[in-house]
Amino acid sequence: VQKKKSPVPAPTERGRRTRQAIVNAALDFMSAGKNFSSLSMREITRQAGIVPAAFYRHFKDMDELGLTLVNDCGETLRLQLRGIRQTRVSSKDIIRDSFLVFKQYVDEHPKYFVVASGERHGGSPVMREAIRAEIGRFVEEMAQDIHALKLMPDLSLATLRNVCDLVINMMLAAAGEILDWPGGDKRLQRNKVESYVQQLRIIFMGASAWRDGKPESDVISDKATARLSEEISKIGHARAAASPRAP
Amino acid sequence: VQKKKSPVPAPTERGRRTRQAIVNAALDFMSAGKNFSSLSMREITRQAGIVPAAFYRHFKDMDELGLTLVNDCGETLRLQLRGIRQTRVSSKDIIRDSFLVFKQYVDEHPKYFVVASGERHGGSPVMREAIRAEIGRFVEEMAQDIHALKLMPDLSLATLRNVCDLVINMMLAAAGEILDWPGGDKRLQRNKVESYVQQLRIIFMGASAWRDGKPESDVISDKATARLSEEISKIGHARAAASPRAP
DNA sequence: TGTACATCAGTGAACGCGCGTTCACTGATGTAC
DNA sequence: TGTACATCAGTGAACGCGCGTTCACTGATGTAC
Repeated sequence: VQKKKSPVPAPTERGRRTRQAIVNAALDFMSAGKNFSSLSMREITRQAGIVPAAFYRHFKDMDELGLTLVNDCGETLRLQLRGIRQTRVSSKDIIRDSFLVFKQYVDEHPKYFVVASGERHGGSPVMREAIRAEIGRFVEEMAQDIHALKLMPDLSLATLRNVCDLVINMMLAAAGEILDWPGGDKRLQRNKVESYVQQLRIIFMGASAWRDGKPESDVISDKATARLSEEISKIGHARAAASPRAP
Repeated sequence: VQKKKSPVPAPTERGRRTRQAIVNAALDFMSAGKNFSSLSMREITRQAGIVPAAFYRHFKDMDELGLTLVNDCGETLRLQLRGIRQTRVSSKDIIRDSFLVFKQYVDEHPKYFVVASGERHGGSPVMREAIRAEIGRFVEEMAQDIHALKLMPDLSLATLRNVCDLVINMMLAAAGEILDWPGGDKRLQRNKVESYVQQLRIIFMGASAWRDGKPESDVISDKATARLSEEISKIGHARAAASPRAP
């Protein structure tokens, strides 16, 4: 298979290293808190130690670099996440331990998460779509793994996918937070970690309780609903009387 | 209360309108898919119909405009989200109806969501922190409402906050997706909506089943764990034999 | 192993452009009498 | 209600700067014999 697209994929050794230097320079800036779409090509080449014009030997433009970042990081991450799912399973507390392994991986390899968790809605439509596709692959792999291992045997694959979507969404949000904790208040961080673990537990508890095709009865009881209506009218009236500011 | 900060808050009528024109111009670009941090001050003033220098009559720099966007949109959204929570409670399917009201609101007022759902990890550290604080306020309000209405009376306030954090996180991710559906495949969109509703149901089912201080037994059964370990070792060996590429 | 040569990767100078910011200015707006 | 005046909001020209992109070039790298 031989690509013929604009900049060929750098066949020589020197070429490959420089290309990687460009990619790393971009990831470094992003790890330092910068947005990809606010990076300039000149500052990237400066950081990579090459002259601006050399950029074009490797990428048509910044968009192409952006897509490369998404694909590279995505591939690395998918492999690693799958690895995490297969670590420390001997424990009695799978959920907590999995999250801790995940956190450790985020701490050790912040680069790869910066794209997935930071640029999800930021970049160009093209980049956003690429990230969406990549996350879809994460979800599919995780669902397939859980399905194959019969961890939650009562769920259909469709439901399982949806649960995984929720989980991965939550984990990426968590990763985004974790990336912003360099040092800082350790006690507070530990509390946050426990919160995330609790969120995961709640999701998996809900998923375990789910039955596909069950009649649509509400989780929030009828009694609670009745109480709700009653309170609403009270509050509504109190509000209307107290503060008449309407939009 | 009289502020004395760099650009005074535009005391005259004309001033207020121009300031709002600047804010709207920024939101318009962001609604059209642009990242705040990739907007230039000149294109904003162009869109707002003023000369570049006039920008400084209202904002010290782009950072200050960014914070204004976060605060303005945050305040509007909190009011509206609280409103949504108090709508259509007579229904038997609160969760689904609430989500549909939410979706409708996103469709009708995309501007306000573009900041909260898009710029969460993108912008400058200052802006990111402001958004985090704003989302914290969302969470607190939602938790207080649910607590006051005794919708899930068994949960402690701390747990309730954490559930709300999960829910709001999920809803903002959903809003981000919805913003990218202009027209498009209606059937697919309906399916996505049902997926989000399912995610919400799963969260609330898990939350309902949660008992604070309960012993830490795993959701995933011991039987499943045993099967897991067994499968892992099988797959692990198969993998090692088949594809020897290690990182 | 050594040499000749084609291809590839990086150079440095140059360009036109839009950017943020400054300034003295002018006309509009709100107020005090 | 009318007029005088201070303040405020918007103007237009100018600046220096970093940007993306182009080009002909040169030295490095890999290969074919």
